[in-house]
Amino acid sequence: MSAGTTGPKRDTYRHGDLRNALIEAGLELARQGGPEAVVLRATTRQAGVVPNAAYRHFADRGALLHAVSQAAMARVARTMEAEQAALPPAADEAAAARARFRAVGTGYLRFAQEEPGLFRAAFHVPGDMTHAAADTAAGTGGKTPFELLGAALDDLVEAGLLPADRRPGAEFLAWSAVHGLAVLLIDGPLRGLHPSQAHDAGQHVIDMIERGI
Amino acid sequence: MSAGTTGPKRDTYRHGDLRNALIEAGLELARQGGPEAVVLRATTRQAGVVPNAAYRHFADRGALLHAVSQAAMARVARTMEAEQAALPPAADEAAAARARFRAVGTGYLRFAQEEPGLFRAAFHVPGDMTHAAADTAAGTGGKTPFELLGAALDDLVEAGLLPADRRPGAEFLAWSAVHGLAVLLIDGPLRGLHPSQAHDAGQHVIDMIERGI
DNA sequence: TGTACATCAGTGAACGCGCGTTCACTGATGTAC
DNA sequence: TGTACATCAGTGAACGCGCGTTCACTGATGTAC
Repeated sequence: MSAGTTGPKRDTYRHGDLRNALIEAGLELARQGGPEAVVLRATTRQAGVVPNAAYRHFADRGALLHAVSQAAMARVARTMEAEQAALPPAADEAAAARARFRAVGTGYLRFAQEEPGLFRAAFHVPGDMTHAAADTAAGTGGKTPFELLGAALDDLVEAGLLPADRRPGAEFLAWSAVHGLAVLLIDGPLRGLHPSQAHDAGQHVIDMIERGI
Repeated sequence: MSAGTTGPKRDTYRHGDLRNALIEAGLELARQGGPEAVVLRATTRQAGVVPNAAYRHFADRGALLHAVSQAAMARVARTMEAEQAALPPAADEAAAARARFRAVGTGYLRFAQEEPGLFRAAFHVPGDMTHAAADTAAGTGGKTPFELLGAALDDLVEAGLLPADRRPGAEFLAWSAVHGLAVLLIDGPLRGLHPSQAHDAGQHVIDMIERGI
């Protein structure tokens, strides 16, 4: 083996799980440099494999990036679920529904702030329709962020906190506000805000959503 | 002159206004392919000039892209102002203030929808701080979108439609919601929505802002 | 349990491409006299 | 008004780079008998 190679070594000839290793490597690159850093050669390099090895598992660079994007989206969803799971017990079902709804937004914003590169990768959409956004659930069978939001809104209706006639389209109102703040925090004028200030801004946006939805 | 060159011809040796021509060419490329299409060689090609000619006017590719980004931002602002200027006369000053506020959001969303490439270019921020977002007014001395939003909110307070204690930070609430919808419309799940549906979605988001701000 | 063999994951080398940037240059323009 | 000259905007050629993708290959693995 030549000197100067980066990435992990292998003692077996075969990798064993290169597909997942490439996705993992892509996630690491995206974490540091966003979706445009998920470049085929760098990804294979990071996985300790020769560039064209990727073609055993992905049709082309776009397919790799797409898989990385889906994996990143799954992490967004997992963070949102973790935020909900960490909620203290609520006084009643209405309070619980409300807290779960807020946790959806808070988890989303927390992920955007903590992992801006992955967040951008998750929402990366290629210019053409060749690899358009998948309708498939993000990652290993879990719910998508969108589904989590929808469920939280349904709970709000069931708890009597949201009039049923306001339910249709409500996910786009909530999503717009929270996603917009996320973008503003990541590379807009709110970039570099102190995490606690960013958290406050997030709570204010969620307040606005609750009031205005 | 060799055959096969693209871009306009010149009969003078000197261009005369290459700096602006390059920005214009960059805007055209951004219109079609977003900020990543504003590549130095393509931009000079489009302007009918040799690649390194750009270095008489811009330090490097980043400086060119930055200038294009500012020009695109100025167009966002101009669209917002046009939306306000096209407003029918209002019954009273309060109604006028409210209409101007809504026009801020509507113009912003209209631009995002009609010129997604330019919209993305306007908000493009390079990964590092080398060419961090300028504080300078976008374009030829006009107001920035942010300033237009701030003025509209001030008018709302003055007209008694927004409690003064809700004014601080309100631009970030409004901006988050509208910007989020813009992004969702451009390359999120709302991509390809019919313009009239997109308009409706925009009005609903602005409704939410008015209620929730 | 042992052997022959097909499979196919990863290798090694190479390609053509467009990119950003550098250098020494040239010749039109505008100013000084 | 005419001439000499300095300026500097745009030219022409070249560089090294990392990229995506292709090809023919090799050899470890797992299956059939």
